[in-house]
Amino acid sequence: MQKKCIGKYLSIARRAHSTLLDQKLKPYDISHAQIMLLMALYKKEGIYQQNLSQMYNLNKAAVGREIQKLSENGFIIKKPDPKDKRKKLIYLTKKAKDFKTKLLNILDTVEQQLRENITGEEMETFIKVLEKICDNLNVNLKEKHCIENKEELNEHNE
Amino acid sequence: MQKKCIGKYLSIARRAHSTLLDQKLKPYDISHAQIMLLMALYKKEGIYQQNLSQMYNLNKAAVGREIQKLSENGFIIKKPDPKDKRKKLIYLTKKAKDFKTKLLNILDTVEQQLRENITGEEMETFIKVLEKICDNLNVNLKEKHCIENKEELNEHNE
DNA sequence: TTAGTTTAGTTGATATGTCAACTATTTTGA
DNA sequence: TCAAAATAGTTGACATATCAACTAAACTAA
Repeated sequence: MQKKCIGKYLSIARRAHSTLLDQKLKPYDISHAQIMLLMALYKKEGIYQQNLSQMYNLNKAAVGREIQKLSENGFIIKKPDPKDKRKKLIYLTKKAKDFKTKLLNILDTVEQQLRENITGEEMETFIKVLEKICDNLNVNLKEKHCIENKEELNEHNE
Repeated sequence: MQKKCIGKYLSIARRAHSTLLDQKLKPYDISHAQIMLLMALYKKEGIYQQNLSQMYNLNKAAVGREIQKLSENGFIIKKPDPKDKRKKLIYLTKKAKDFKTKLLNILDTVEQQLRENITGEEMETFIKVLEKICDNLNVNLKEKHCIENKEELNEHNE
């Protein structure tokens, strides 16, 4: 019989991962969906929502709403781009910068738990295949010219 | 710099996979969340919602609501278990059985697209690691005695 | 120029998931 | 036996995602 469990295990792993992260993030007024965007902003501030949308292949409405929450909870500020009034530049607040160390710590903890009994080689293959799957499903992260400094953004953490 | 992209790519891959599936399932009054449960039922009918919840590590409220939709759209019927009135036995309708071939076909198509440029060996490692990750995140699918015929249920498709 | 298209972001409707609280049963144990 | 605990499922509140329709601004081309 053919094995076709990818969708199933992708769902399971993803939900388990988010839930675990949310438990650890509970004390900090932030959720797994928001730290994902925050990690991109730690790599590069002053980008647009559109950039985040393309980097994560995430609907722009979803990005807008998470950015709104990050703003309401004091992690970022949005400034209209003077060169193009449609765009909003997103910057980190002091609160977000102070939170970075704690967040990286939490991510490390989760990462360690997730990687238990998995060799470095296996994990390397896993990530490589996972990225290929993203590509194959027409995500094409690399091809989308979401920002000038493409390399920096595409190699960010989390 | 440490690579910590698992959460990110898990999210991206999972969303892309669901969206692609939903596009292909559009004509059939069913969604990716529902076919996941349906696949389990093709393997074994007459199980409880609780079984599905444990097999997929999916909240029982979520299972209940998807089962409700499957019922409303004529794919399953729920019968109270005469031996335990709390439980509801779930059975497939003719509509669901007739749909099976078409569904497997759609899943195959998506699977082929997803596996492009990925070797059999890579995919084997990928699935193995993905299952380990599920375990590590405390999913413990295998340990949960969700049903007598455990093996059959744990090896089902999708 | 200026009308039509494209782009950035927001909003509304809906789908899918979590958690907690609830009902209704069944099981357990003093 | 029968009160307390456990189990199966439902419901409500909320988080996170999609799509489509919208506003506003910028770009493009006759």
